[in-house]
This record gives sequence, C-alpha cells and structure tokens, in this order.
Amino acid sequence: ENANTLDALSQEGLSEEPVQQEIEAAGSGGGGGGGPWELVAMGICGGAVKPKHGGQRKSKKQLGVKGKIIGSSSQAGRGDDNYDNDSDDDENGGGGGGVERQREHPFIVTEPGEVARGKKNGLDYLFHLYEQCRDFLIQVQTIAKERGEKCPTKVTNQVFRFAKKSGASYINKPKMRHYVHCYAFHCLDEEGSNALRRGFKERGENVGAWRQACYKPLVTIAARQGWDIDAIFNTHPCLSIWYVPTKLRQLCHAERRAAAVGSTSVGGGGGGNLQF
Amino acid sequence: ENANTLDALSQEGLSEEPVQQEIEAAGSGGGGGGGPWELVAMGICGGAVKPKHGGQRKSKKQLGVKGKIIGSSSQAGRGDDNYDNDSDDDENGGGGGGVERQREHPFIVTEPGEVARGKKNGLDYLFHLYEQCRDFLIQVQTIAKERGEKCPTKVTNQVFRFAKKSGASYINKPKMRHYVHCYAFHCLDEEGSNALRRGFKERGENVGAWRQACYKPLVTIAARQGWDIDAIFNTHPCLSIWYVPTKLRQLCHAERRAAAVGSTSVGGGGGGNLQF
DNA sequence: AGAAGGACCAGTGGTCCGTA
DNA sequence: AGAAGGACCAGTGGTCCGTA
Repeated sequence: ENANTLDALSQEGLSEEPVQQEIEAAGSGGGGGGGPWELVAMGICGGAVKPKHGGQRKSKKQLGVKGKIIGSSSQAGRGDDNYDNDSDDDENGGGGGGVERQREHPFIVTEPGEVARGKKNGLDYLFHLYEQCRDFLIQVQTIAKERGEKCPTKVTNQVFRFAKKSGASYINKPKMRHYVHCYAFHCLDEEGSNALRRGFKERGENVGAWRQACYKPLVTIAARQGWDIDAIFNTHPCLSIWYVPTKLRQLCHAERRAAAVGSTSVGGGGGGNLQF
Repeated sequence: ENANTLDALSQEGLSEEPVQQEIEAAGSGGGGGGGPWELVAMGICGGAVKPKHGGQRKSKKQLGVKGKIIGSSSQAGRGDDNYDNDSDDDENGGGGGGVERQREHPFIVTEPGEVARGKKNGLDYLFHLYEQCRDFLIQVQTIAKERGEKCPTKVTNQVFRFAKKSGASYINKPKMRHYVHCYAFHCLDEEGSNALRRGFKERGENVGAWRQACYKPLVTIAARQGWDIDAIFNTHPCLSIWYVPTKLRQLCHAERRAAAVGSTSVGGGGGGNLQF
C-alpha cells in the first residue's frame, strides 16, 4: 500500500501508480473476455513492434486524486446509465495516506521496438494506447447494440469515460487527441514513420519536435490523394474511428490553396519528401 | 406592411407571414444559384407528388419576435464564422408595429397530391420540408469543403441555423425531428405511406394519430432487414442525413426482443402488416 | 383538445492553461 | 524548459412545456 516501493516497477506507464484493479467492467457483453488491454487488436495497425507490457500495468494502490476508486465495490451490477458497474462513491476510500497525484511518464522519441528506459514512455507504447482505445470503442459499440442504443462510430467522450471506468486511467482525451496525427502517420506509412523516429532519436530531438514533424509527411500523403484528409482517415480501418485533428485539416487546406496557385513546399522547411 | 391583407394568400406555409426576404445567404459558393427552395432536390425521394408552392413562400413583413431581421443589411460580406452574411443586429428593424408572433399552419392529414384548404398545411408540404433541409445541408457541406472545415453528414444545428439565416424561418429542429419517422416511412414505402394517409384521412384522424401510426410499419420493415434501423437509414440517400429518432430505435429494439422470445405482434394493436 | 417551436439542459468536441 | 491532463467552454442533440 505504500507508493515508493513501486517506483522500480513502473518502467512504463503511470508515473507512480497505473491502474486500480483488474476491472470487471466492460458492461457484461463486452468484447470477448479477459482484461481490456490483453485483447487489444494488436498488430492490425502497425504490425511488427509489439508493446512488451505483459501485464505490468496492474499495481494495487489508489490515486487519491478524486476519490472515485473503481472496482472493489462492484456488485456485478448493470442496468445503470453508462456502462459502468461500480457504486461510484467513497471519497478517498482505502489505504494510502498522502499519495501524490500521479501522471504518466512523459514520452520520448524511441525507435521502433525500443523500450524507453527510466521514467519515460516510448512511442510504441503511445501507439499501443490508440489500439486500446479502439478496443474500448468496440466494447462500447457491442454494449450499445445489445441495448438498442445509439452506437458511436468514433472515439467519443463516452469511450474515454468507459476506458477510465475500466481502469485504464492512463487514457485521456487531451493526450490522445494531441498525438492523433502521429498515429495517423504511423498507420499510413509505417516505413516513413519509422524513419522519422530514427532520425529524430538520433538527433536527440524531444517529443514535441517529433510530433510537429509528423504533420508534413501527412500533408504530402494528402496531396497525393486529392487533399481529402477526411477520406484518408475514413478509409483506413484504424484511423476511421478518430476525428481528424483541426490543425492537420487546416494544414492540408492551406497547402491545397498554395498548390493551386502554382508553387509547392509547405512553408519554410526542407524538401518535399522528408529527408531529415 | 400590414399583416391582415396576407391571410388570403397564406394557404400554405406560415400562419400569417412566411419568410423575410429572398435571401442572399448561402455563403457565396452555395449550391448552384437561385433561392434555396427552388433548387430543392425535389423528386428524388417520394417522386410523384410535387409540392405546388411555386414561389408562394415570399411575403414581405417581419416577425418582430426576436429582432434579427435577415437580409436588407447584407454587405455581400463573408468571412465571418458561420456561413451567415448579414450584420446580425438591428433589434426590430423596419415597419410593422404590433405584429403578432407567427407560426406555421398546423398540419392535417392529406392524401398524396391533395392541397390543404384553410389555414392548414398538408403532408406533401411536410415532406417537402425534409427535401429543403437536405438542400440546405448540401449547401453547408459545399461551403465547409471550400473552406476546409469539418463537413457535417447530418442535418445538424448548424444546418437549421443556416436555413433560418437563409430565410427559411419555417424550418426548425423540433418540428423536423418530430416527423422524421413519418418521412422515413414515406421514403421507404411510398405505397404503404400513401395508403396510410388515405386511411387516416378517410377516418378523419388528426395528425398526431397519423404520426403515431407511422411507427408500426417502420418496425415491420426493420424486422425484415434484421432489425438494423440504423443501417436502413444510412442506406437510403434521403434518410441517411437524418438521425434515427429515439422512439423508433426503442420500438425496434423492444420488438426485436419480443420476437426473439417467440411471439410476434408489436404490442396491443392489430395484425402484422398494417390493415387499418 | 391538438399542435408548433422557443428555449432549456445534459453531455460533446475541442483544447487551454494551471500543474508537476 | 517540456509535457501530461483536469477542467473549462461554446456550441450539440434532444425534447419539454409554456404558448397560441
């Protein structure tokens, strides 16, 4: 029940404490059994690299941030509103006294297959989170269909809420939206994405710089496909569940205009085809 | 500028006063020129009957309900947020002193092709409104694509707002949502829909009764198609832009459950196949 | 009474900015 | 400084209920 003993274990995932319990969520008619992260549709998008967290993400302490401890009070209940199954109260329930607020380790630029060392998370892990979200969406869809309710086609607030209730507290909307275009690049051109990662790692760039650099190759891909970034997303099975990021949409639009005038080249940067 | 003189004209449409001006809205890159209602995609869904309002819907008074008079102050302006082009202020602008709050005439059950007499609107007119909404959506989509913005696939609040700004003040969300399933029945089984209308007219039923009666045949249609009411809507070009009404979804779900148990028949009513 | 629609409300998409 | 994410906010889907 003490926080400090866990530091050594948290090589990947939450900064100090990851999840709560092993969850019995997933409504009941969930995807197919087992905890959510083990049945993530690994290997569908971005094959090769496997995320190497066997079941690491399952310590036993609580965050003490917002009360709201999941699990442990489940009554196998169902029938409440939003696919949850815990009783939802008990403010700061069990043990830990002054447990600090926890965050995920920050991301660093890693090459494909590389495990981040120290209190860092690698990019394979980042992409793995997108696959987990996809799995949570599928579960939400399954439950919705069972109940004859509206069925989301995208990763919505409802899905994020479900993920959280399922114990995946390390998944949150701002983070996932922040890196969507990076994941898109990974899905649409794994070779190119891998090359970019290697280049940025080699040059010791930080995650922010890598993230920024993911825009340009996507715009180039869009250019080849008639600038229709929505169609590109909707066409790809792993991307179709994500909203097109505003900034990516704007970049594509701006570049289309520029291209229509006559010139090419996105703005200030280098050549056309990513060569860092 | 006086209200009363117009009563004789308003056989169809707004109770006393319909639209404002002839609009110069539609952003600029709109659908194809001319006022919105003249280029409505008439005849795509529900062919036969044509709505017989040549250009009737265009008187000259203002509602005086909310200020917000459209037109007359347009600067051919563009570039503001939401596809409007008027300056948006002037509280209760021009003439009419104590103009009463106006509403559309209530609907009555009419047979296909029948014009409602008196201060009433017929069902062909109702269905015509759905086609106008479709046209407004197409215009909104065109503008959004031009600007590289998110492009709605359904009739959203934004579309209703656009319709209002375009002068179609007689279109509003509660009304359109209220009768969506009636329009769906009309689109999916025009024969059946026509038969229902004739039956209800003959028996002197009111619109509410007719509206209620539109649910059952739709559930029957859904039953034949594996109960997937969402697929039925999304598959049909005129329906795909409308959200599936909650109650219709619930009825389909309830009936699917009932059917799964063994029996058939929706609830209390008559036989399986509508035979009023 | 039957019906049209202004206006409200819970929960959404989007992302800023106080936090660590 | 660079980064994670709680929490806010404008505008949404949905429809009730004061209005005529």
